[in-house]
Amino acid sequence: MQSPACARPPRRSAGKQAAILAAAAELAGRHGYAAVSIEAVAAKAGVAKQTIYRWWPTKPALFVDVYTGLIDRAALTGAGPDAGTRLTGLLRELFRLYRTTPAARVLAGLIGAAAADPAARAAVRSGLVLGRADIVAVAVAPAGRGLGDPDPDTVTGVAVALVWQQAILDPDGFTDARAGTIAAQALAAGACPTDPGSP
Amino acid sequence: MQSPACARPPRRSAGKQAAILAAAAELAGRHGYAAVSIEAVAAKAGVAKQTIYRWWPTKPALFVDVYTGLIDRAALTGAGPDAGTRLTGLLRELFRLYRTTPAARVLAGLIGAAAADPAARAAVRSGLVLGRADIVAVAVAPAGRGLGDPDPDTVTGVAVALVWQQAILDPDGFTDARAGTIAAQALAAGACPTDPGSP
Amino acid sequence: MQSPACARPPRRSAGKQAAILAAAAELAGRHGYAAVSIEAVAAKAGVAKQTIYRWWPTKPALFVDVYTGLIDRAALTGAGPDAGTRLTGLLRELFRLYRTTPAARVLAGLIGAAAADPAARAAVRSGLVLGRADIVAVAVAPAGRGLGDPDPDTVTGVAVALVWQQAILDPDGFTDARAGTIAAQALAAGACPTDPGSP
Amino acid sequence: MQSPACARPPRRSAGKQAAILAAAAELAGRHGYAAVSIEAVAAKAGVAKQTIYRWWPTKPALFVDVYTGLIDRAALTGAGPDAGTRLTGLLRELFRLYRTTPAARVLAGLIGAAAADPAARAAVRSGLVLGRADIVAVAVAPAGRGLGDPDPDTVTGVAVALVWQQAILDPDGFTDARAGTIAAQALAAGACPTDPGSP
DNA sequence: TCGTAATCGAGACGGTACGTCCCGTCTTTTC
DNA sequence: GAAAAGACGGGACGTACCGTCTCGATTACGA
Repeated sequence: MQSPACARPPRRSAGKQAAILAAAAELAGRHGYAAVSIEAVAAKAGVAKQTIYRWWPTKPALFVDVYTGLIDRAALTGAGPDAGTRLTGLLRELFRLYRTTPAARVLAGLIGAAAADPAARAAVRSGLVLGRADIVAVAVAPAGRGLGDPDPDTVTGVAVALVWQQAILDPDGFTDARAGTIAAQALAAGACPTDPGSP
Repeated sequence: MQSPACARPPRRSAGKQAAILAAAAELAGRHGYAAVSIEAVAAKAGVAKQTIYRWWPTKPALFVDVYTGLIDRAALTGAGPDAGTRLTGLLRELFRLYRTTPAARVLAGLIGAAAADPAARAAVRSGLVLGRADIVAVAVAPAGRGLGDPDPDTVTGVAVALVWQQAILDPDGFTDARAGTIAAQALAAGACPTDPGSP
Repeated sequence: MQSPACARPPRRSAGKQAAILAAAAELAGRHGYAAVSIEAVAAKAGVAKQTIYRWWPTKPALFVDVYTGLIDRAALTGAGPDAGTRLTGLLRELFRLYRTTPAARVLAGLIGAAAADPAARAAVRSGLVLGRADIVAVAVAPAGRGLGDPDPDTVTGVAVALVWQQAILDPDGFTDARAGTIAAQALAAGACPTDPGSP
Repeated sequence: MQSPACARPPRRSAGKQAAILAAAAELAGRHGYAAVSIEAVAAKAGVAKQTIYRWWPTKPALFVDVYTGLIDRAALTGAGPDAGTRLTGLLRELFRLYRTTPAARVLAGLIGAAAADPAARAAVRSGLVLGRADIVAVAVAPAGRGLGDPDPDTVTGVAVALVWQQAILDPDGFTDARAGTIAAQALAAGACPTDPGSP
């Protein structure tokens, strides 16, 4: 998941990377993504600034790893009999992480960075959990797609858009109720054929 | 936006204000929101930096006015016989502005700033056209709401989220086709009752 | 004493000039010359900034008038039987004004301004009481000059230099003792013929 | 002056420091202390502004080092058989530096800054050559003090005051003749006992 | 076992932008 | 028609980070 760009495994990267990621996560949780400087992360991690830049080319790249580190370790399963239940469950698990970790603030910051910087845009595009459709898609359509089944891509797209907007406008509003609302709206959007006119 | 209802109106020079907004719009269109400094705007507008800071407290506040200036002057009507047609038309008109003006890049930058800075968040929240639900709502439900009519708030929320995501990830992708897709998905999301269970 | 530069007497200058000078003196006493802005003086005097600039071309020019206003109104007499007594008395009277009015801080500020700005230099040169030799000279040599009498110009020059240095380095150190010391040193310097070698 | 005795010496680049001081001296010589901005010094030295602020907290602190750099490197000896000759020689050497380097203008600027700003005051107090009595004192009383010998502190004080006044009022008037006059007056002032009464 | 080379801490550095302050001039409005 | 109110151009300030860079000191590996 990390992007060390080193061909050979780095000699002495043992706990440093973890310390850096932990320091970055903690500072982001406390002060917000934008208010965290690389220098502060380095100081808190007990590491030289250059050590961070050795492994991550930019600040957003570092925080993409922070984000995935916070999210990946939780198994987002989203079990349930039907797509609605599964998606709602998935979002609830995700939102619980957003409430208990700095992930939501990191996500918001990364979206902001993506808006500003094309390089960050690419990192966000490919690096964020909900940016990768697979997790949502698995939740939505594990059993093959019937005729009336929602389109997984549309569901994913709408859900991600709503989550992002939530992260930007109100990073503290990731409640269970919101999970249900987003799941319902995403599924509804996906259920409707893209070409308008049908029931 | 910036005109405090003082007893004596502020003597801000109308020409200067216009020059500042025009310069900001042009630079944002050319280099992107993030790459535009207040000093550059001042230089291009032929104005002292302090003159900008006198009227707008921060860069996002300035660009909220830039954005609304670019969008407001177009009458976004969205005429048509049914909600789908009207919303699609509205978005097409909006997207045409996004293609012909720097508005999309400004929007993306503002979203990014909102993610970073609470003050910008507030400005964005209240200042952006699509942040004000009324325009979309009017397009969606001008004739009162029937039983099967979509919920205007939901439609607005989903449409705005999708537009924002588009602006962040691909500010050049505001095509007519995308307008249709977003309209359809937003309407579908709004048509489905929020409490899950019904068809 | 003021330098209005208006040929005709200004129409409505009644108490405004006094208010301006009083405000400037008070602010200089409270915050020091450098920390006083013309805007602050105008605000405290209940006057528009332009009104100050109408009568005084620059900030130092204003404060030269402030200084002379504070000093002139006191009759610096320096009575006594001999030059030493007279000069000591004169300096004691002056130093009492320095202790009871903002004059010392204004003087220090003006010297600083003179060091920076040629225009201020000229104003200081001609405007300050001790810059004009007459007062000191009168104290030193009112009865004509005998053979061993001190040279008034030298006495004045040394005394002024020592007062200035005191104002710059320690504006609160204008004590009676210091007056005596300065008087003695100035007289001694003046008593000695300029060409070295004589007793 | 700026070299804290850390265990590991600060890695300040000797070349940068020299370039900064040289640029500051040159600009002060050309335009005068007050007209020199830190930005201009940085630009002329080919250095980032922050690099200056890293080592000198304020503009006066920088120019104290500029001044001492201009003066210190000259051995101000003031040799001669008697105090008068030595002091005159010392001042002539100093004044020659004032004529051939920007030191006089820097000195005048620093005095002005000291008048305005307590921090500058402290820097000037301890940093200037003639502010340190030792050089003058050595010139005046190297051979112990006889009964009629001038008081070194008084001589120093009067000489410094006269030099400062000269710097402020006429930085270009540091002639050999003026050196003789100042030396004579300072010695005469010092020769007279401070308590008045003696011949 | 010991060189050798990488890794790392420390932090200086060029650069860019920030937002503030005040000067002295100009413009508008009020009395 | 003078004054208040205050906008304005201009320019410097001192701060904050960015991402790059140069140092030695460590330290693990390969000879």
